[in-house]
Amino acid sequence: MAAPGQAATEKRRLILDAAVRVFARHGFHTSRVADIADEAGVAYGLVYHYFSSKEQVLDTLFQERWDLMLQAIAEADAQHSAPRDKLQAIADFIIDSYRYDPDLMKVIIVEVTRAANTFGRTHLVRIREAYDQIAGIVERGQAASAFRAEIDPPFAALAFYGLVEQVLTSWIFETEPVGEAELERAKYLIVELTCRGL
Amino acid sequence: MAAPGQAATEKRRLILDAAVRVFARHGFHTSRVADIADEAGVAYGLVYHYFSSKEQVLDTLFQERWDLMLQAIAEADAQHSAPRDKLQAIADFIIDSYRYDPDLMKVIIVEVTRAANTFGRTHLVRIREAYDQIAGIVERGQAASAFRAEIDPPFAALAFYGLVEQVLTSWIFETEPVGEAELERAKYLIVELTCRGL
Amino acid sequence: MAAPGQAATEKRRLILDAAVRVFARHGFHTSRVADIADEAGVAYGLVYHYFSSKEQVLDTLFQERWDLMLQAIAEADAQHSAPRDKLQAIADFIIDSYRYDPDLMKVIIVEVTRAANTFGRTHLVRIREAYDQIAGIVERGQAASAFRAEIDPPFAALAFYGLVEQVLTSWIFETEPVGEAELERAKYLIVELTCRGL
Amino acid sequence: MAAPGQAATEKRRLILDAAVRVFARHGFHTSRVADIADEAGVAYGLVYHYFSSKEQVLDTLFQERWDLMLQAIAEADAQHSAPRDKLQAIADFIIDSYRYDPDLMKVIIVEVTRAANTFGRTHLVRIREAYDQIAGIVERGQAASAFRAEIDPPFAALAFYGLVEQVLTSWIFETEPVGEAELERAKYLIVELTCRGL
DNA sequence: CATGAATGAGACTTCATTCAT
DNA sequence: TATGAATGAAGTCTCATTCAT
Repeated sequence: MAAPGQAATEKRRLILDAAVRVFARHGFHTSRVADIADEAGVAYGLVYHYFSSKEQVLDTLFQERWDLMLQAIAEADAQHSAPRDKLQAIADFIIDSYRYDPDLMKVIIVEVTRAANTFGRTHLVRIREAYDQIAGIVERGQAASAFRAEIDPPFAALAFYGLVEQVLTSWIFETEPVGEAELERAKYLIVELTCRGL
Repeated sequence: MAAPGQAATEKRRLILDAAVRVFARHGFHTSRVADIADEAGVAYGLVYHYFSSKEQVLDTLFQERWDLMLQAIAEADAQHSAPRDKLQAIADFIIDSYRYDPDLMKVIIVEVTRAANTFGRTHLVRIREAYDQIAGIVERGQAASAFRAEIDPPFAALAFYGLVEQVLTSWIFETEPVGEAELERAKYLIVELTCRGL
Repeated sequence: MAAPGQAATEKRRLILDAAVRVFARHGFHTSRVADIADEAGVAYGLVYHYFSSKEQVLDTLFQERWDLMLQAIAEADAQHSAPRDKLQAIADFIIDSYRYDPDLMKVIIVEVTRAANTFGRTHLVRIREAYDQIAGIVERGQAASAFRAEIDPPFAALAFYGLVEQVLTSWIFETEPVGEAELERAKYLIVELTCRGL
Repeated sequence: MAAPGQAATEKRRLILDAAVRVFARHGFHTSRVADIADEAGVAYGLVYHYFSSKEQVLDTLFQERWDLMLQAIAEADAQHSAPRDKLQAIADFIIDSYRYDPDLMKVIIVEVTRAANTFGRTHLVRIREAYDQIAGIVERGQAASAFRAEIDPPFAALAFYGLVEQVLTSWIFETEPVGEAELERAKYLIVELTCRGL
């Protein structure tokens, strides 16, 4: 065997990637484990070799992606740039994530909210971390007079992330792929609207 | 029984109201028809007397509520008031809807408006009607120079409704009930942030 | 429907009786719920309408039968007869139970011991009740000098019931049905050997 | 490794001993091959290197033990001692077997000698050998007037072995370990009761 | 000998829906 | 209208066994 440890990981990856496509196509509840295995080209039981349940596959997808999200937000916040630029960096990251893998973002947005309701609430904690970080950016922006003090920072975070998610949701409902121009314009409008209003 | 015809209607209502609570608690897919019947205190089969399927129960709940929503938006738009006041009226209506029946709003948001693969797709046309109407308000606001022309009206609609929904979503996952003051402050902030930005 | 309440009970009974035959044939673990449903001539799901699991079907069979057993022992003990006659009545009852429904006795003996090990220990309590009652008979027999005091009553109960069960076990392993004469001779030998030894 | 051939045998033994503990804890059907491997601290596949199936592991355990049993009975029978002493030697051997390895005896009794549909059937011939040998002891005891002729020897064998097994069974389901005194008293009572009755 | 990833048939259980009363 | 027993398809998960290394 060339790389025993890696071979194992490969199949696991295959399953996760297949799950993204299947969940994006049918939704979590309507997807069967058999569909995932078929899509991945592996045996049924292998899904259960790597994951304890169908739910855990979704959990893993969310965690992997959300870790990157939190990392990106932290990175944006670490820059010595204007608060607005930080928000822009975050918006860019999320929009680019969608550009790179729309199926994955679809699953994260569509299924995780529902899952957070039905299953455990573990994800909520992680989601809140993102909100808090964004709220922190706004708060420090207010302290530096880059933003007015009128708006509560947690509310601002809600608004900002809510807008991004709503844009993605609208694309998700679209039947045709979203064009480059639209992606770029959205990046601009999200920040422009959030910062300056209608 | 004094009013048999009415009794029938009452049971139908009982079932719908029970369904709201059950769907809110467990989510649509995880809820069983038996749960609904139990919660309503009626016999199993009666659900199928009034509704052709479990899906149709949810469809009915959504339609009832969304009709009111569209009506409220149309009413707000019909007023001879400033565009910002129209948005305020809409925000007020939705927040008050949540105040009146949080479970129902939870179900509609979690199970329908964000369910890109299932119910969201089914009711897409009706959902878009709301967006279009809001976009119309913005567009005419821009024509009247109440809003600047920079922001695309459909995008503005997305942002406005997205913010409202995000606020509700944040409440939905709260463990404690939301206080009156918070409800009122949200009404103000939603419109203030949308119109004037950070 | 002539007797609605009874119809329901009838199917339940059908399932239990079918389960006896199926468990006797294949053993509990090797029997599938589908086999029981087929044997009973009912739909698959009906088994789960009346019982929460395959295990509960076995539990029910045991409880029904063991209740009769305890009743028979109590009845035998209530007689104003010699201790040996009481033991004889008990042996007669068990042997006749086997004569009447060998499959049921097979299931009780073969599967319940194993089940008591694997699953809960609820049955053990009931089983012990029988032992205690028998021990009581022996003890009072010793007090009345019908039996010698040398043997501990609980041990005597063990021996008596163990012998009966072993006789049944040997028949269970038999491929051909046991003859009437053998059944009757066993009744005699069980008590004769227990009371007077080799 | 100093002794590779021996290491192999060691692992085989490790697996068998682990299987005893696992089967005793969960029962044969509920035990998984993975459990055995884990308990033995060896790799999953190694179980299949030494045994062709899970069943064969149990078969091996039974055969090993039963050979010793038959040998012990034969040895007891070969002595120039009174029939009662022969029975005593057999009872002693079985009780001591339990003292030495209660788990193993539990597995053999619960999973084999009482499993009329599965392993009991498979090993019936070997099991009967033990019965026959004991019956032979009784028969010759009757010929020598050590025992009365009234009781059929095969029945006597049944009674004797049934009593021993029942005593073991009662211990098997005990939650606390059995004390030395109880073990010794059981040895005496088994033979005393079998030979002289209540 | 040893490992443990990979396979896939099989069984339990659930539950939406139907239907006889 | 109202009931709840009856149906059976569908899907999750398990786990004995195989096999490549």
